[in-house]
Amino acid sequence: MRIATWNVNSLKVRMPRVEEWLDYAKPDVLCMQETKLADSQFPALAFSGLGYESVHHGSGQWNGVAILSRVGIDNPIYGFCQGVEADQDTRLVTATCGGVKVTSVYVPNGRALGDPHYDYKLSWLERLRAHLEHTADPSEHVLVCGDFNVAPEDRDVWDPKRFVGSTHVTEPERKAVASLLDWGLHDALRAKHQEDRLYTYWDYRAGDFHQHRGMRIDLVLLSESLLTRLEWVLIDRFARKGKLPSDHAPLLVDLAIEEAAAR
DNA sequence: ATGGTCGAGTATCGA
Repeated sequence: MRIATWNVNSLKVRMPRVEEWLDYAKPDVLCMQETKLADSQFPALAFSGLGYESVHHGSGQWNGVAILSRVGIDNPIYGFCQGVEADQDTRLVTATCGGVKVTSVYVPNGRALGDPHYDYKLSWLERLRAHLEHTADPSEHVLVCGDFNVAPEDRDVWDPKRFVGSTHVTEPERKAVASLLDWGLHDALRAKHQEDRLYTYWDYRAGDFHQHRGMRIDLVLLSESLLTRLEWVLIDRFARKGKLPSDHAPLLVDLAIEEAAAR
């Protein structure tokens, strides 16, 4: 079973690239972030024609998250579950796909230290942990993926010195992500790859992509039962190239689960 | 030269 996450940075602009990508990457499940669409604008019919059922949680203009699945999509939860303080934005959606509890997340950026948005980011990550505690058990097949807007370690940014005093690398942000791992999740890419210079995001500006000045801020987190079934992990840098790319690359995992059996 | 580009929407703000 192949599951991918991709911050598409406007699905309206990116739809041709997403369709092209589905055609060659052939994921069973694709989580998207920053669709920047209202639910009424989401092209569910187009995805249906490509064989994917979908759920979308968006309010238009900013944020917006989705899950596409060709292995079933059940029990959707839009935003944080009951019992967790509601989100002001549309930044996560959860559903069961082929026996895996999947959550697609777009963690707030934080903007700057001391900005109210930074506190919102930390609160949001705490609420994400509460959401998982309410809706899943770490002994199940649980996968949480998306744009975390946090680089877990210094080796996950192209030049740690340049990020001192910035968001994405601070101890509180990293501890908030580590708290998700403490609950029972594992960083899929780091389970397979220890090398430096593995990034999923490159700023559009200043030729950052060609200079490989990037950050690893998109993550796939797996519960133990999925970690033992993890076959490989890939960052598709090809999708960051060419005409009208997103500033993020897709991140894919292959899991040794029979889709039919899981369903 | 301490910026640089996108995408929202149509002046700037957010990333």
